[in-house]
Amino acid sequence: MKEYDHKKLEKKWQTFWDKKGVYNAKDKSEKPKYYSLIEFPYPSGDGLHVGHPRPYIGMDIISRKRRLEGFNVLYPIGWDAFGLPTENYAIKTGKDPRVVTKKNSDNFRRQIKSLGISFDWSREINTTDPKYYKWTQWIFLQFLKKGLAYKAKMTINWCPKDKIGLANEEVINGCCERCGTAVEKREKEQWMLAITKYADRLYKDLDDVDYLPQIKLGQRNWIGKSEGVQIKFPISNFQFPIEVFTTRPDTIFGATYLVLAPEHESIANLKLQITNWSEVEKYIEEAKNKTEINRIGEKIKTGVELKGLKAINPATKKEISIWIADYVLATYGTGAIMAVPAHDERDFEFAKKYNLPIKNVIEPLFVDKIEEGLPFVERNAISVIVKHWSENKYLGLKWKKANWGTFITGGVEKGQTPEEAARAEIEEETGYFNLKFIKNLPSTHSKFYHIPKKENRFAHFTNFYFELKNGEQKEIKNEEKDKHELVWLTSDEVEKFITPLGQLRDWKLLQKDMTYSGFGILFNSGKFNGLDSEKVKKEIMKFVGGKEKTTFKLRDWVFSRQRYWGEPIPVIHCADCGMVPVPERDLPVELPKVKNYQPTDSGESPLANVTKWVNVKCPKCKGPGKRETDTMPNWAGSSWYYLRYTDPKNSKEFASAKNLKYWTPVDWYNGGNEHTTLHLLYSRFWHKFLFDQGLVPTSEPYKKRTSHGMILGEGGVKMSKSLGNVINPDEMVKIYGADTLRVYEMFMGPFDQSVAWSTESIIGSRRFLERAWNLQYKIQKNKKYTEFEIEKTIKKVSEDIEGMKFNTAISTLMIFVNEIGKLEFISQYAYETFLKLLSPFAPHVTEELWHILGHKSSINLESWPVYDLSKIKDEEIKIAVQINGKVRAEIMISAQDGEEEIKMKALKNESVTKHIAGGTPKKVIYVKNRLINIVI
RNA sequence: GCCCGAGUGGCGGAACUGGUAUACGCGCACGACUUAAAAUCGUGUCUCGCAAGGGAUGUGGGUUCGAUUCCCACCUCGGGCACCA
Repeated sequence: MKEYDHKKLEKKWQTFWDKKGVYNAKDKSEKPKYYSLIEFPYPSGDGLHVGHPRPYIGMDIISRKRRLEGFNVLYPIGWDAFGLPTENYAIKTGKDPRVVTKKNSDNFRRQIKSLGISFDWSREINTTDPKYYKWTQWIFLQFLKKGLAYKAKMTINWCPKDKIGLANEEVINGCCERCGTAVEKREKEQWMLAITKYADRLYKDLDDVDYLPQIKLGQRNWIGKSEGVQIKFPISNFQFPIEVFTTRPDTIFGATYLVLAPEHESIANLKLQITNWSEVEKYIEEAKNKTEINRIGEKIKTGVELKGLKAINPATKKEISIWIADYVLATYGTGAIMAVPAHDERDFEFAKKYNLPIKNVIEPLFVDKIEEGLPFVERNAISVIVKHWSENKYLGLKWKKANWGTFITGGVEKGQTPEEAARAEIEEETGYFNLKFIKNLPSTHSKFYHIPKKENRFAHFTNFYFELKNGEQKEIKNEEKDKHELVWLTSDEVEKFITPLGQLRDWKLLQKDMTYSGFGILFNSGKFNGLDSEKVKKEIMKFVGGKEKTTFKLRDWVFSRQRYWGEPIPVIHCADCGMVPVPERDLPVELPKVKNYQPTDSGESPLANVTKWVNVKCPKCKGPGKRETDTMPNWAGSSWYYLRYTDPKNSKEFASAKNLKYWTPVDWYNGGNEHTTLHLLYSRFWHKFLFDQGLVPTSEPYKKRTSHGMILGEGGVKMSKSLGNVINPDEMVKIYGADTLRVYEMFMGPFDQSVAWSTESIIGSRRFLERAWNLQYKIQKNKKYTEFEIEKTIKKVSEDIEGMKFNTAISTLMIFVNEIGKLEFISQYAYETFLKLLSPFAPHVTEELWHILGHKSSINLESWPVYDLSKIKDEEIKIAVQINGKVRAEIMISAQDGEEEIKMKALKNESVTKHIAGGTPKKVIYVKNRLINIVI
């Protein structure tokens, strides 16, 4: 018996595949194409850890299956090599980033190749290769031409440690994403890309792609589409109104003041009218200097009134005050809001602090259980929370005819005020009468089914809070006693006891201040009183002359970095001609070599010091010009790399139209969750832009997108160098082999979830492969022993791979090996089929076994097994017999048996009769081929 | 605070669309082989109980003949967003 020597055979087949180019995609083929893609790695100096290959193996399995299914597969790889770690390393050591990148990517390549992943290495790309970034620069020039790349002076997020401007996406909790330093604000000229021009399409077109739901959701949240209304508020002694953005025009009758962002442009124009200008100016100045983290970190809202000015609420026509406060963002909506403190938590908080009027205009509507079909009886009602005279307890009514718990409640009779009704009800229902009115709680509406009265109610509740002065009590009528029982509830008990949602809310309101921010029934709202606020939103908008407006959270993309290791922005500044794009024939603008990689303190790129490179002739007038010294962000090269793979060596175009037409869009793109909002959105944006220029054939780059979970260190913490828990795949490959590592990484847990690494458990995957290896000695030619098992296996493995349920696919293969291993002999057909199914997971050992069986060509050139459903049908099926939902017996039925026959069989079963003894079966439920449930 | 996702043996995790909970693997225990050990193979392994039987899928309710799966409330963990009007 030959031993399974992974070292020898893995090396052997890797060389074989390489030489024959079995994984190289053909640009022309009879076969249908399939483009599978993973996110190309950043080649760091630390090398690969076991987490890196997880997505590569996953998509490798998909790609290998596709090849066997007859597709011409493109599964490429390259290096996303521009970026800060290499640059920081260069700053520290003085080493040329080109040299470092070369060394790191060589190491990555060696490591990835040792795993036997079926990448088409002939198409390897590198974003830092001038032949590549020539086209990154070229695409930038197209943006520039169309006015979508522009320079703007703006407040940027500045990381003082990295000395770099950050995009909003790179600021986490007001800190630099990379180093965690608090981000400052700086005014700087920056290159911008107008991604907001594409916001609507980036949002809408998500409907047409097959992304995992949470990925779509992530993108949608990030784009932050919000459909609202812009409304003009006239200013009392000024000719121009102030416009606000709101999604809740229905609350406008409750708008009791306006708030502008400190940066709002109208403020300067209103300077003469503002009587407390110095105070206002001071506030604006302070707001400007606050760092992002301070602004977020401050829980307490601050603001200043613009005295001497009043706005007119266009709904109530009343004068309201105007404030500036930094809780309003200048960059969102119109930079101004109408504040509705009664129905917005932030406004509520602000109003309380500055004693501004709070006006309720919406009464919430609570819908409890109702009886379908019955009409609603309208009622005026009261609900009262009554506190004990000495203890911290509250009165509750436990209803006898219904499973209800309520506070004191009842109807308001004609001629009664709600308070009179409340007092009367308390006395009637509880006998207590020494009451002290404390306060009203906001009124509510409720829809509910009144069980004792058997009718649907639509009630308007006026709500009270009373305290008892003492325990004096009158006799309660029997009639009331029959209805409900009186209980004293502690604070903790109240929440469990009270049934109606509206009363629960009263209770919560009593505990703490709350605003109601949902829709409901309008009041205090003129002619709209009594109407459903959601339904009349539009009418109210028209009433105040507002217009519909869609806003987005997404902002334009800050596209320049003041760093060395990135693509130079191909622009020349000329004193006479202004900003001149570098002519396309002069591309690429190559990065010059420098002595010092340190960014300058002025915030300029180190390139600014390379005078020889900076000073050039203006391409237009041939006069003296200066190169732009900003470089592009790391995201640039990765925004279009998947297009380059289709034609990686083309020196005339970024990719030929022919190849793009053949290969794009990407059929399946798998990547990390962390790129849902950045890379994925950016590349969709670039792709749509290129599509609009007629440069790519589709409007979306990726048909399907899935994501994988991280591999964590043992114990479930993040794998990192500083924690010392990094597992190097080299070591695993050496000890167990690439196939074992591959199988284990896929078997560990669900592909889309994070799992903790366990070196202890990897042995199980090795044992499985060894058992599979040993099966070769059980083959008997031309005999069919095991067809039934293999058919089931084909079905399950095929389906599981498509759903990326690799863990259960492997478990199915394990079950097959365990089952078949018990037999004396196995058929060659079954074994070969099994090898094909296993080959995407463990390509080396299966290739070896394939050849041992006498085949001369690669298993990669075979075809994926197809299962025959007719063979799967069992003749005899075991089903469970339950009695009252508990399994009591198992019976064998045959496929032809009718339902009645099966039921009879079950009822006759010995163990069943024993359990039925004494009772009579009321009902027998049969679930086809699964179980029978007998109800007694 | 808001929005997602998840809670199942000692551990990683299975369970299709509401239908026999704990597949598969690790670990552990025992046995076989061995002078011995490792490796391998076999058996067992949620829990209480001698058994009959009972109880378990974060907690508490609900719907159902039947719930890990659906509904409501809550707790814990992970991730995303974070004054977006």
